[in-house]
Amino acid sequence: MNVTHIMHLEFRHLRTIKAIHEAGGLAKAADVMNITQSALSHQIKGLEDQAGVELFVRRSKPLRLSAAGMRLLRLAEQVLPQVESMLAEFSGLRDGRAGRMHIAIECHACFEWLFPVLELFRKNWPEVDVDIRPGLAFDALPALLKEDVDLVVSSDPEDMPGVTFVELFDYAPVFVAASTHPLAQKAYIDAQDFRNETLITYPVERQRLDVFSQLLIPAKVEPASIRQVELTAVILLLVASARGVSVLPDWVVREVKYSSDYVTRPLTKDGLTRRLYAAVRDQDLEQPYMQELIQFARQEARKLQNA
Amino acid sequence: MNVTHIMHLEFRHLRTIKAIHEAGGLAKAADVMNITQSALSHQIKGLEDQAGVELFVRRSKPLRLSAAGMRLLRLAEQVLPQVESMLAEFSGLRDGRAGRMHIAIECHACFEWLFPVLELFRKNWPEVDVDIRPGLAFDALPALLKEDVDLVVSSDPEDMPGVTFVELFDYAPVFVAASTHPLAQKAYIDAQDFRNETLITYPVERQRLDVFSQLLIPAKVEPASIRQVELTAVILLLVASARGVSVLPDWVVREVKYSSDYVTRPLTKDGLTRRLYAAVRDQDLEQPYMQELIQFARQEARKLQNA
DNA sequence: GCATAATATGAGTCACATTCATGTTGATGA
DNA sequence: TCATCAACATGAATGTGACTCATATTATGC
Repeated sequence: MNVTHIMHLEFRHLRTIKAIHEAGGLAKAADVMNITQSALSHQIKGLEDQAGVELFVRRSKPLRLSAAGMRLLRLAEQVLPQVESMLAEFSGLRDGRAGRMHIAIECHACFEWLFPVLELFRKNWPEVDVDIRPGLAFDALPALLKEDVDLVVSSDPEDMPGVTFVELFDYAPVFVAASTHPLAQKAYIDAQDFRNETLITYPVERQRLDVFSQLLIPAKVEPASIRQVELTAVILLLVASARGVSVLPDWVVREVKYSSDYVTRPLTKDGLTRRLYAAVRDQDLEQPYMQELIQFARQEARKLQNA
Repeated sequence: MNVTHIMHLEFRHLRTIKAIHEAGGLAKAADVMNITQSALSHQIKGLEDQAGVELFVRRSKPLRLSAAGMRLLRLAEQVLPQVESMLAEFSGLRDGRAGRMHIAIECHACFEWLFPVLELFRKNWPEVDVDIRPGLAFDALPALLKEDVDLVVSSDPEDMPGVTFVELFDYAPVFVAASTHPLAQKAYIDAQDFRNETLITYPVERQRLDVFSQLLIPAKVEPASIRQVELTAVILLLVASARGVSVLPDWVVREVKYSSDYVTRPLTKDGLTRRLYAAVRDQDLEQPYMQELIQFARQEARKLQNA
């Protein structure tokens, strides 16, 4: 008698146990499983030897499960559906119904248009696992290559093998100030105008803020002070209260454009224009759900521009 | 490219996925699993081919799980502990810690002493699955052979191969009547005394009631009427209210012996004596928990006798 | 780029699950 | 109680496929 009891259990055994129980006997189970009765007999014998417990009541002729056998059946009925469920998800992955859409956004204000897009997207693609991954704004593109994320919203396209930057839409970073602010009188705002102002920004590195990368850094201008705020709504509140000025994408302020509390002005005489991209692995770009997400994003942007 | 996608998933694959994830690479995982790196490489390649989805990110060198791979990992982390848990129970079955104790009782009044016994038993043997199976009083012994139950409480031992009848304790069926009942004056009760009485019994066949099998059937006496009642307490209540007489095991009435409402009398001049047995499969008789249950039953009986 | 560590590949071997043929055992009905 | 049949067990042969060994290929860090 073997005393190791290092049970060599396999899914085949679970299916066998289940079939024998449901078919009500070994011979019928063998028939259901398209296998010989002999194979099943050998199989369960081997299983019992390894388990070291009796799994079947052998004194009765349509073979029945013993107490231990019932325990094994319970395992089978827990485990097999879990496997089936995963297999179904894989099937979805293969034919493009399912997938993963973990998004990294480099631009803080993008939440404004991303949320409605994702809400729509999730309704159309319930089997796609949607998530927004914060905290990797800095190395979002490496994360894309390493498949930690599947889409990066960025305004600085790079030349990367295996990654495509798909144009989403253009926007203009605009100056925002309280209606009562002296600069509200100017037709447009220059870098120099920030020299004596308190600038309110998102709490991220300067390189990733349009106002710095496109205006202040090239002009080597430093604002009088900087205040960092997380939420767009709070930034607008502070601006309206004349606690400082800010620079935000036009779509953000367009929605509440005619509020009397603050005004917007173009940056530089001709205005700044920036372009937003979706960085995606080439392989994923062909996925139907990826195509549709990009469509949704462009539609949402158009809505905001026309608001 | 294979398009069948009839995935031949095995536990080995789940363990591999888990190990690669935890060890952080294929080579390290191979080391942990005491298997060659080549084997794992072949294994996951085969798995990916069959699954039809990429399970790993192959562009990075310590091999990492892809989105689909993470899904498989989730399955592994659900399923493997369930298997371990079952294996632990089997281990308990082998060394006698665990087991099943499904009890069939032929005798209705036995609940009285069985419940306290089982309460104690369950505390000492938490891994044994205890249950009382009603409704098979008639064919309890066949059920014992078929392993539907594991212990039958019976007072009629039979000679069955593979089954042992272990003595539990002796008891006396005694006559019970209201203190005011005329028969309460007699020193002992005969079969003939029942001729004009209403007999209260449990709702089971006559053969299985001591008063019939031991007294009335041999004497060919039929009571004036019979009333069937489920609960022992209710029987005593009815007897005390002079709605009829009954015959119960001595231990049942001994507890409340000195109640002024009813009295007990021996049956026949010398009194009847019956013996209760536990019918057990020979194989189970050696189990330590079975031995201890029998001990507990005898102790409890002794307590009741001396009450 | 070079060195190195990590993974992939191919051929060969061996274990083991299955099949086929047949033996053995419970169940069922006269 | 016996006969009969259906259900299960057993043994030898077979073929698949998982593993190892040896070696090629590919990422990564300096």
